[in-house]
Amino acid sequence: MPAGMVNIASGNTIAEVASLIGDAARANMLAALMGGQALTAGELARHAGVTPQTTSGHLARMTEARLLAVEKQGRHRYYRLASAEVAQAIHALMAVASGGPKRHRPVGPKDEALRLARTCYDHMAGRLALAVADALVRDGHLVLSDEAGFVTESGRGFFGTLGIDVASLRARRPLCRTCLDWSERRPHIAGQLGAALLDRVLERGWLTRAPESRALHLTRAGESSLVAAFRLPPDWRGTT
Amino acid sequence: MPAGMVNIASGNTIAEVASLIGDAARANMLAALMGGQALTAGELARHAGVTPQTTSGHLARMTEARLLAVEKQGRHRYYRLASAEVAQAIHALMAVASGGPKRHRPVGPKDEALRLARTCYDHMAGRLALAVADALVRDGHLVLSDEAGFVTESGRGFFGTLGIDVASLRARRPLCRTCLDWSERRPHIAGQLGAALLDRVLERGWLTRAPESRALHLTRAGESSLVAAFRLPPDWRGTT
DNA sequence: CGGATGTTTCGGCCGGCGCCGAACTGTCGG
DNA sequence: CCGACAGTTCGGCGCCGGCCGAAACATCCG
Repeated sequence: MPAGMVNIASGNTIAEVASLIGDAARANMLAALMGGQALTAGELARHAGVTPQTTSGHLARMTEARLLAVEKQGRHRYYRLASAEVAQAIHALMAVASGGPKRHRPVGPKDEALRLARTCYDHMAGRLALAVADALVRDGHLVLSDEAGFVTESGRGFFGTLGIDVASLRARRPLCRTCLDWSERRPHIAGQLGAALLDRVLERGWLTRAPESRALHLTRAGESSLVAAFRLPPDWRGTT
Repeated sequence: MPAGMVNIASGNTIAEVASLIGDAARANMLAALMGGQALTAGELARHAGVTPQTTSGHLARMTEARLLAVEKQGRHRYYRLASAEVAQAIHALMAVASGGPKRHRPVGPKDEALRLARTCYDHMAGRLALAVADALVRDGHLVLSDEAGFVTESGRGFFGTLGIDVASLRARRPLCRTCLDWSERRPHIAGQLGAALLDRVLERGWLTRAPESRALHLTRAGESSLVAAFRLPPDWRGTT
């Protein structure tokens, strides 16, 4: 696009979008942003392993193509994924990249925390998220298929007690998608409902975000609260 | 990857995959293959607008990266998308590329046939597919959300009469995803069930594939059969 | 077997883009 | 104000990779 022109129609082609994601440095930044938090340019530079100048160029291009959104805050610039569509595209690419019926290669124990509980864009993932999903299904609050979930009548009431008004969520995004993540090959709760759940749980301090990572830290009091609220089985950590 | 090495672990990175899709010529080939039919190298060359030599190189790379699968047949080589994951990734990229809450720009009337009925990877799309989905929901055979669908008890029986055994489909892929396509912004039936439906309908000659295009041609007898089988309303063509 | 057609391999050209060093802009602190 | 820090812009280097022409290989057909 010639200098000075503005991408008025937001008319990207599929190749332009994919080509933006198709660079190691940019892909690393996007993967880091899949944690759901907005990150500064500097943090993204470290994630990508390139200098700040280079990063700045990448971020500008991705922002112009509407892959990222930026918010100025003092001398920092916070970048985040521009939309759930972008997150989903990256997710789909991850699924292709890891190679279909991937053999579960043993990952180092250092991401044990990640396997236990982490964010995935705007919702929870990891064993905790699976345990929550399982318990909700067991108690008849949710029906899950491979790609989505339905909230039942009883679920409507249950989520209401958590302060989540299911009816008001149906607005723009899918209510309850499921999301197959890399560590466990089973679906967990994403979509609007997944985002709302993460919100509530963070709000109540049951989980806290780890700095500079997608990991979620389970507080001591949080664990018992979660077990009680969702009626998790005592052995939920081993529910692989 | 150095020459002579084999990609044993199928360990692609997200950037490698995206970078393969992120070339105009290759993206055009992939888009053509989203129609679900296997195409020859020559046909793909024409779709991409490059010479056969260039095409050959592209196809080799995409095949090695497991984006495509190839089948020799005489002096032709038929290429198809290697998996539903690949189709979904391309689909997700299309959603990002067309720019979120895209304004419905009026497309030329020449793809009126496409808007009426076409294939989308392995299932039907277009107004006909919407009418079918609507009718199935109306009759209580299916419950649709934004991302997936559930077959009801009555639906199990209904699909049985079409020769589709719902229970046997649940094998590997999602039973019934929904798929938001570009022409109408509403979900239609994809996944295993969508593929099975397209199969049956082609098998019975209600629709026929147009050569070299994703369009599906509605035969005269096929229309009345479809209307009868799915109890489509008389004005289904205008169900935008 | 020889010619036509589909596809691949090889070699070389060339443009685009990712990278960094250096220098500039903007913001916060004292 | 003036340094420190975050981020961007500019310029130039280097290389990867897409493109095609020429030629080889493969397959079908008469």
